[in-house]
Amino acid sequence: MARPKSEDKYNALLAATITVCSELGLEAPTSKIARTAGVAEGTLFTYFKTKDELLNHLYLELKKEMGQVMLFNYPRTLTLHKRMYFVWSKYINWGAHNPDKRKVMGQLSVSDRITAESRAAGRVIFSEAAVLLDECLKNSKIQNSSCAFISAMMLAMADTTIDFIIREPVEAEHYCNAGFDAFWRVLAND
Amino acid sequence: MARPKSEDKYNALLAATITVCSELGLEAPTSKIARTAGVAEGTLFTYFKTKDELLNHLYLELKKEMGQVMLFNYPRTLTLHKRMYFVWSKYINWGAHNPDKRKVMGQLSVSDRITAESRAAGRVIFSEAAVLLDECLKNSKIQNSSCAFISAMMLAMADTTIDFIIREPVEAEHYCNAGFDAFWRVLAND
Amino acid sequence: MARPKSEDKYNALLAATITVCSELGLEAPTSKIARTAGVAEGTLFTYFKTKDELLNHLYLELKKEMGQVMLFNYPRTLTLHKRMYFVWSKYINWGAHNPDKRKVMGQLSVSDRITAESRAAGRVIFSEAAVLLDECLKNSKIQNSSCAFISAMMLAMADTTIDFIIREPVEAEHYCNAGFDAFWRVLAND
Amino acid sequence: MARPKSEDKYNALLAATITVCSELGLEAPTSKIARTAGVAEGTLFTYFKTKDELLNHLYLELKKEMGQVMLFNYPRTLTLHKRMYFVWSKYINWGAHNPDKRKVMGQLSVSDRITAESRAAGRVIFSEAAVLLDECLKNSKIQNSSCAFISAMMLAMADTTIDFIIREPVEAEHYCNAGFDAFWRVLAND
DNA sequence: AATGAATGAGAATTCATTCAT
DNA sequence: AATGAATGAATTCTCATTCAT
Repeated sequence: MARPKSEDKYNALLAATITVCSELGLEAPTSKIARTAGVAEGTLFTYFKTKDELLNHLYLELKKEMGQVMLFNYPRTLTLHKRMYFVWSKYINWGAHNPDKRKVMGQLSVSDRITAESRAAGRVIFSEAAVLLDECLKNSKIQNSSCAFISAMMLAMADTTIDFIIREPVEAEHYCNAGFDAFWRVLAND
Repeated sequence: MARPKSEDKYNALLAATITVCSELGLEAPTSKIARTAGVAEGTLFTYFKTKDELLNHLYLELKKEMGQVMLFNYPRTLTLHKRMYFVWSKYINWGAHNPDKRKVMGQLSVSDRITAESRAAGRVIFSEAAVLLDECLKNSKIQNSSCAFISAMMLAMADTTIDFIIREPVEAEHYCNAGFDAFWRVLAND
Repeated sequence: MARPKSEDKYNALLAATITVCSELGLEAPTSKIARTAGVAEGTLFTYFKTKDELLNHLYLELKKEMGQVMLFNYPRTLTLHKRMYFVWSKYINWGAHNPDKRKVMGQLSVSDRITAESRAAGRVIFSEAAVLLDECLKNSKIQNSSCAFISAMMLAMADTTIDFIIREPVEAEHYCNAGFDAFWRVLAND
Repeated sequence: MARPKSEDKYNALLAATITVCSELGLEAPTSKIARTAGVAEGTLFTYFKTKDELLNHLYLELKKEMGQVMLFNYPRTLTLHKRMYFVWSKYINWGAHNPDKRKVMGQLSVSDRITAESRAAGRVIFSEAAVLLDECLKNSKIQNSSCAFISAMMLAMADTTIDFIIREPVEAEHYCNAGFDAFWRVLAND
């Protein structure tokens, strides 16, 4: 191989996309992304055939990162409540500390540029977490709604929580707990 | 000259924006919007100075419509639970039956083209509903969290509910109720 | 109509394409063509959707021009020999006096950018001349080969003749006659 | 370093250029040519300094091949008519059986990328054949036109003939003979 | 006011060529 | 010598906006 494709550049391009798109939206020019990544305009296209491919890769990378954050060091042996809180707080923290990634993720999620395949793959990445939640719920008395619905609710509530934390960072802990309590009440019907 | 001459054309342009942008995203060309509205390319710019102005107006119109839907015929005298369910179901129904508007609204909400002023104005429009919610909550034992936080949770949960209804329309009623029950549990602490 | 599309600009663009492409080949940039035509870069694309469309239109315009030149004032009543010479000399003269058009036509003829439709249409334009030739031949003793073959031979011989005239303009008349004599011998078997 | 190291690669590159350019025209990317030749993108440029050099070399190689085909086994002792027919049929056959080479040659011939030097060299290559023709003509009563003119006519007529053969391969022999008869009539004035 | 042609500043790519490996 | 990643100028085409009619 002449010069192997550099992992560094690949990552720099994804990072630059986050930086630039969080400021300018997904329509940010590829030229600016390349410049931010410190590579030539054309180089972007040796790593990603098209801008859409770049965006779809970024979508999956972010999904993966989020999945890993939520599952890393997951305390399998604790109570349902504690395990749930673990996942919740990891997600909240990631979102609160990575506002750029979160913003871009929000735009990618509603964009037409993300293909059905990418969305499916993204769901697969999260299915681990979903399975986890599934098990939690199966082993509990909770069974009022579909699992997917509960998962989606959890994400929506967590996102709302993050929004408030970003707006009022000093209240981070308060919102994190209040949000989780609310979610727990959603689960815990009797 | 917010609305020169023809109210019809103003509305046709907003409607066309919804149609076109729900399909092509916010980057849909103004020429296509104008054509869909049945006016000339240049005419769009006598109604809206720029494309961003068009988008911001649309944002506010949609916010207003949603607010009106939720508050129209609001049953002031019923129980808190019933009043809440009223608002909830109105919102759910609007979203489920106006997927285009909802899709565009989702993109506008995360877009950089919507100014801080528009967002503030949007909140004002909803503040009516918020006030309502506020009163509800004040007069109840519920006081664990800020009112804005609860409102936001409600919207997030409602949006999630609508997503599921759009995917499985036959289960509309089930999801509408299950979602509301979940939200009610969020409110009803102790 | 706001501003009608200008015939002048349309023609200026075709003329500019001839000028620029005769110098730079068909890959000449549209920006240079537009500049030469005295219009903005974008304007080219209001007259021709794509560069290929421009090229195909040019192809047909040139075919048409050539056809008209060859048939204008055609002397129906003269002898076969004289009518043939008329057509021949018109074609020769057009080519010798329009080297740019001829050069571009040569490139268009072998280019993949000219569609099958354009080629067919081009043939239709010439079919008038072909019909003419056809009649000539039918009414004569000549019948050794297909008419299309004879026509093609005539064009090829004429093109060769033009090449020599362009290289040695003072010998124009000589080559024109020598070429025609040669062609006449092709026709007049036995 | 016209041909560094591997004659194979040099030839593979020329062959690939024929294949690729017959399909995509002379603007075919060098990367595709290299890939088709089975070498790396950069390697092309160790064999040819620039793309234009590659194209000019190809032009000359094809000219040479055509010249060789026409002169190989040339029957010096036969009659003028038979020798002429020999050359004619060789050329016709080469063209009819090498449509890709012929197509590319057609594009090279009208391209600005072929330098005056290459064209001159091409003529030199053919001058052998021309000399031959010259001798033929000198020794005959034929002298009405310049020899170059006759040669050019012959080529033009042969090319036209090949066109028809490619379109109607079953009529190959018919066209080959009809074309030659026509050419012979061009020569044989009395 | 309405029209739609005209504008020209970008936009995403492409590609011949260079150069590190 | 061979490789293929890196480069950045150049290209076609788009599109918000202006402006003559």
